[in-house]
This record gives sequence, C-alpha cells and structure tokens, in this order.
Amino acid sequence: MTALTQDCFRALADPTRREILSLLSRQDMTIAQVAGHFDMTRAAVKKHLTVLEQAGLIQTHAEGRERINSFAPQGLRPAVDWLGHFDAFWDDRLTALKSAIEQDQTDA
Amino acid sequence: MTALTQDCFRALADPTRREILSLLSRQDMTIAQVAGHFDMTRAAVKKHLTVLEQAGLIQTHAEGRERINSFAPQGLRPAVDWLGHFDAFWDDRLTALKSAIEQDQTDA
DNA sequence: TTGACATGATACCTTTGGGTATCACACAAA
DNA sequence: TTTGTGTGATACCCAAAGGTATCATGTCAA
Repeated sequence: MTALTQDCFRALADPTRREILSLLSRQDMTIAQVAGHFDMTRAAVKKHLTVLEQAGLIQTHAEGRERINSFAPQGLRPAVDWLGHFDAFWDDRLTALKSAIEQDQTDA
Repeated sequence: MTALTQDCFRALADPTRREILSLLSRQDMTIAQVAGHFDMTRAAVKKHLTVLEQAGLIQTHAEGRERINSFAPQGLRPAVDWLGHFDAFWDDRLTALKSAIEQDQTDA
C-alpha cells in the first residue's frame, strides 16, 4: 500500500536526485541546465528527472522546444508524513519549533 | 560531504527496512523476532539490520546469546533536516503544528 | 527547405542490492 | 561436556539501478 511512499523514498535515495531537487527548488531549469551542474551525460540526468517526475517530486511543461522542470514540493509529503510517525521520539525539533512560534507571538 | 544523509536515505529506501524501523519503534526485538514478521530468511533480515545500524537508525546490545535491536530515533535526523530545507514550500504542515501548539496554549 | 539545437528513447554495460544457502561460532541448559 | 538454539559471516545468484553511446524526433531560425 501507498506506493507513493516507496516511490518518494526511492527517488530521494540517490544523491544526484536530491541535489537536482535542491537546484530546482531555487529555480526552474531545462534538462540541459540541470545537466550542466553534473559530471554526467544529459541522458543520465534525464533518467533521474524521469524518476523524480514519476515520484511526483517535479513537474514539467514544454515551452517551445525546451522542457521546463520545476520542483513539486507536495511530492515530499509521503516522506514527511512517514517520518511524522516518529515525531514523539525526538521532541527537540518540536520543542525548538514551539519556542520559535512562542517567540513569534511575543513579538506580535 | 554528510555521508550521514546518504546512509540515512539509502537505508529508508527499502520498504522492509522502513517496516523494521516501525516495528522496533514500538518494541525492542531480537533478530529472530524481527525475522518472524517477514517472509524471508533470517540472514536477509540480518543484512537489513546491518544497513540500519550503519546508518545509525538502530542500536544493538548483546544480552546473553541474544542480540537486542532497538530503534535509534536520532538516526532519522539527517533525513528530517534535509527535508527541513524545503519547509518554506508547504506551510500547511507548519501551520497545522502551529495551530496545535496555540490550541495547547489556550488550554493551559 | 535546410541546418542547428534541445530533447526523447533505446540498447547495452557494469555495479549495487536484496535474497538464499551454508557453515562457523557463542552461550544456555541438561 | 554435550546438545540445542541464537547469531555472525561468507559465497553465490539474480534483478535492479546508474551510467554511456547512439539514434530518432521536433522546433526555431535563416
């Protein structure tokens, strides 16, 4: 069940793909632009982009003869949600966030 | 850089390993006990446990001739931290948490 | 139309990964 | 000590994954 979770984690398991996501989160890019950041062929990058797209982590749309790849943050939800099951185990993150919010309220 | 992040995501990429983590988060177990939950040999489970341990996701200690495996939540931090870089993209989770905390404060 | 460029797709190679089978070892109990 | 059980480790098998090379397609510009 939830093939989405599997696809998501599998996509995130490769360092190149995580880096691609990081790049696309800052700026939309064509395949050539993405490939320019790595020491591998455009075909290899294309494969990674395909994996990311099928996992719902990026979206693409044609623009003339170019193909724009953009980050799809909601694709990370399955991973975030799965990790959320363990929230009770590391209260520090929660605590830090709570502090930040309380601080924010004090400011307001 | 940060081999921890790579080890963590690689360990989480396998559904069996995620399930093992889920089991161990509820109860410490010997290898035999873990293996009892899966349709594979004890040796295969042992391999998964080794991957999880090297990623810092579980800890083990001998107890007689048994070996107890326990969940190490802090091992998930690299993944959580990496995902945290994208926090700005899906404010809903943050918002929900903020609401929960505010509710908590109202109660207090 | 023709040429140049950005991309898609496929075949192929090599390494990694998940799995089994098997043997060796340590410890508890009789 | 002997026996049985829980575990570690290795060799081996097969499928999947990451990569390159190569060719086909589509679009912009002259």
